[in-house]
Amino acid sequence: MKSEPDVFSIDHLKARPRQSAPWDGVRNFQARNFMRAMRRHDLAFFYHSSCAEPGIAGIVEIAREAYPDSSAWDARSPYYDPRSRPDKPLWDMVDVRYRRKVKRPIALAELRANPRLARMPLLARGSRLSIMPVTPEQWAAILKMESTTSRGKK
DNA sequence: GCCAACGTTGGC
DNA sequence: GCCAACGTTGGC
Repeated sequence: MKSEPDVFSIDHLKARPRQSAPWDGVRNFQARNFMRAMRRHDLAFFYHSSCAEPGIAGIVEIAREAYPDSSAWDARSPYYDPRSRPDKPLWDMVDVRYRRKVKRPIALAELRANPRLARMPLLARGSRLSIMPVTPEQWAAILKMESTTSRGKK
């Protein structure tokens, strides 16, 4: 799950009451559909995008499954979308709960260098998808990277 | 239903 | 700040 840390970072989430927050503002159908497929207690990587050091910053847990994103019908919200109405919601969000930060940030460049992750949509050319599935193999490969130094070869 | 124009994303 | 790549929109 991608977020711009200037707007909402893993530290923001950690500082929240109950360390949980709605993941609002998703305005892309593919990303929305992936959110709808999430189940309570699923884990997700929290990815920092559009920043000095893009990469994986932490791990969150899905605390509540998809429900209507009310920011879509709030005219003052930057995520306002008049096509969505309370009686006919178009966009959904999930609640995420802070689990932990990764032991060290795992930079995008490092993810790219790992052949096990070659098929991740994140790394596809020109990919802009903000929510995407991670296979168990990819999940394990990333956790392994966390425990290795970025300088060490394997 | 095509597809050009547009606005957005996001790495650099 | 630039700009490539993308998803969406809307005219036809």
